[in-house]
Amino acid sequence: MTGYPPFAVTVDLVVLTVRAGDLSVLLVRRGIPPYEGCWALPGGFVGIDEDLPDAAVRELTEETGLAEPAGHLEQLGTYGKPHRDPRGRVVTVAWLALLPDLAAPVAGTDAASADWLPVDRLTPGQLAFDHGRILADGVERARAKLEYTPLAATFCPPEFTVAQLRDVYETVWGSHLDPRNFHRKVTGTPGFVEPVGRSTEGERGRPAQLFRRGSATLLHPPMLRPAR
Amino acid sequence: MTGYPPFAVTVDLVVLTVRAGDLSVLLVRRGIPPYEGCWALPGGFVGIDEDLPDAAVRELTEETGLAEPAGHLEQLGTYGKPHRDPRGRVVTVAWLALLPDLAAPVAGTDAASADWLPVDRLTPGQLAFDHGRILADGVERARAKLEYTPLAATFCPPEFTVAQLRDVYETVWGSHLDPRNFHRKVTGTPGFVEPVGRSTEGERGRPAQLFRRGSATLLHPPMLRPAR
DNA sequence: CCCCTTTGTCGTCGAACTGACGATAAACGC
DNA sequence: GCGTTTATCGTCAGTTCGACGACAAAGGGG
Repeated sequence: MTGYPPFAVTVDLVVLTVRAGDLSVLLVRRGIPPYEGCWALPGGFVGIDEDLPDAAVRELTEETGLAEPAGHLEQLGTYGKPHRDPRGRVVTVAWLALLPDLAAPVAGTDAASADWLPVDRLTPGQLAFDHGRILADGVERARAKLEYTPLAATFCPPEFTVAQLRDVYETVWGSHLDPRNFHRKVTGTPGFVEPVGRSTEGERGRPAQLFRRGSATLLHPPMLRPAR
Repeated sequence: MTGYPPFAVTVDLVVLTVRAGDLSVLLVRRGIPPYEGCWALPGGFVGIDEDLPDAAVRELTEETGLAEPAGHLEQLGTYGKPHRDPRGRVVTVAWLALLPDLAAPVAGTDAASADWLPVDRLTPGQLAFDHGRILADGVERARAKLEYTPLAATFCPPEFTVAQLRDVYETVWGSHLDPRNFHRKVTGTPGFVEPVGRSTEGERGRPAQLFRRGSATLLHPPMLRPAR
């Protein structure tokens, strides 16, 4: 082993949620150099005896104060350009997390503040390191995954209406979907959602049926984004 | 930087091709411990000043004796379970490569032999380290990508017939496709393939039109695998 | 209490695509 | 010429999709 180049390995998290009509990402403001004062993805070093998924879960719970079970977490990709971090050779394994909004008291742990920022209002290069590219890759992955998986429901609370789910799609994709066709598609795709049996009360308009996530892991056929 | 746990970082390659009716993977027989004598994915350590994609390309050319331009290379995922390598803490970034068969004189560089093995005839656990899982992930990724990208053509020579392309699909997916519907689909999807203008000669049966890869990067609509 | 607004849900229609399969075209060997 | 082989074109019914009409079920204001 000795004699081989030593690397530092980190995990970085692209944590996405839908809130207030925006697809938003959890960012922390760096309290120390490099990039002091800049926004960055939450993350940290991997322990020498720690598995990569464990490190991602640990950072996620540390940064959001949430237990895992809610939401979705998957590996996004690994970034390791030689001088991406001025402190030395750091390779980072990026993860994508999708969470419902109910989340996120966002405790600033190590003297750094954290907040949700709408992804559309971030300019490339505004983030520390190569986090702008990582974020862009994560957002694109999320947009694509809504097409062929039921993951949109992970942005919703445990029980939700078809309209709430549609709102997730419209917010993430930034396009308008026909409510009637969307309703047909969602309720007609086996395993996408399951009816709870109850309805909303006290909202505007006609009460809506409540649903829970279904058991399907893939959407057949997929829900395609409207033509550009 | 100092004070953070030191890791070794490697790249490992899942190099796939279609030959003799089998989806096959390029494997090397290890000449040194650990797992001496076992089959393993080709790969090696990343240089301290080397970018990750560069390391993958370097290993690919070293291992196949081919220049890059032919074929497709993409990052597959990163594997870093604490004791996946008995020599120490090694994190590996796995890459997926798809190549035409015309390739691969397969020079055994460092006292290790290399060969193409059909992926179906490998039992899980037969490979060194966690390479069985990495290979399984790579094969599944390749199978999925044939659905919604024109990447099947990277398994073919620069000019190919519709039947050759269909053979790739049938071999990778292990299922039978209707020649007439396949022909309609391939020639009817914009950007999938482009006619060269010439035809095959001297083969059995009616000569077939020759095609080249099209400019499309995504298939709309996708070519779906037959229902299981 | 009736109308109007809001929102959810069901139906209808034509276009596009798919799967199954018949039919024809163009080469070869005998 | 004739059968064999493979490529390519057509047909037809079933499924799905986008656009949109219609109705259902709540609340609010007069």
